[in-house]
Amino acid sequence: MPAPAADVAPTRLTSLPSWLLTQTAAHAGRLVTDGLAAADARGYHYRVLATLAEHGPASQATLGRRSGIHLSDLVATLNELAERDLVRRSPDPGDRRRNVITITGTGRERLDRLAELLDGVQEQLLAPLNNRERAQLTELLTRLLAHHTAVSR
Amino acid sequence: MPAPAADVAPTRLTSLPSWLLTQTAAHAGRLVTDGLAAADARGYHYRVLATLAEHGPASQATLGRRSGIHLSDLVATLNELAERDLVRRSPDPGDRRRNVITITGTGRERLDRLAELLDGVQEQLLAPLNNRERAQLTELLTRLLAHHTAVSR
DNA sequence: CTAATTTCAGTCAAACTGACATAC
DNA sequence: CGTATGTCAGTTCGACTGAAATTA
Repeated sequence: MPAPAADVAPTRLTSLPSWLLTQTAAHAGRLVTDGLAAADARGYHYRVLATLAEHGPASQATLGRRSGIHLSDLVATLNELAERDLVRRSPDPGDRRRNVITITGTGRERLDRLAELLDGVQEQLLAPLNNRERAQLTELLTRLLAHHTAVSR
Repeated sequence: MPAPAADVAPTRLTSLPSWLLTQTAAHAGRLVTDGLAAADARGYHYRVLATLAEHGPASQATLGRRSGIHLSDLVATLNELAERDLVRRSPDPGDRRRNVITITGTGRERLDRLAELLDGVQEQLLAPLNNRERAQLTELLTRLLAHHTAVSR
């Protein structure tokens, strides 16, 4: 006989992969946001810094495309990062419409610090899964994501 | 030799399970929201209707706990549903603080219609996975979700 | 007095839209 | 000319906070 079922979501929800996905993502997002907030950062900061570190300096437009951040949001994000001396915004000599965004030394240190922090978050997030299961989940999600980013373009 | 790598997110992001999760969830959410919007509904509507159908009539407080919707958001949602005659809000004779929320006949029809619609969405969402993989993903996410809902309470 | 219920007003991060001036 | 770029203002959805009024 099943337990009295306290206040639990109905099966019409819990059986929907889309629901499982958005709910776990909500938890994940909370963990990430809280972790980053404790270091006075937010998701967009890490995304921009990581993108700059990996792909090198870029205009705001290509930076936005690479990081998946809307240009309009990117403006505010870069303002915040530039304030903290984590990125530099310099005019492109070759094309005066463009700014060239570069990560600074402090920016790289910051990125490493945030990366460590996020490693801890992943550990919390995946706590109930063993290594094989973690790899499995990662693989499945990677394929889903690849499919949908490809389709919606 | 790898492809020229158009505008693709950096590995420092794509290797994070939290990122895979939130990004796929964003796609899933878009599919769900768009699908429901085409039927003049949104996520909260389905969640409330499904909860009422499965657990029966309830006060707003317990309904909120069961559906995972904040009480403050629930107020607006119930207004929308009552307007469309999908739920009824009646005062609880036993406790005058409470409203008893009941799903109507039209509400049940509506729920079935939306459930069909969401089935189609799941199909789109999971298109790249075979049945075994779908079951695997569902199982892993279910365990993650159970763990985190248990922890945060 | 304390606790639970409903309601209202507002915040927040992320994702997105539309408009505009500037430069290519 | 049409197109790309950066900026600004505003919107949407889900999740959440805080406070107030009512009643147990």
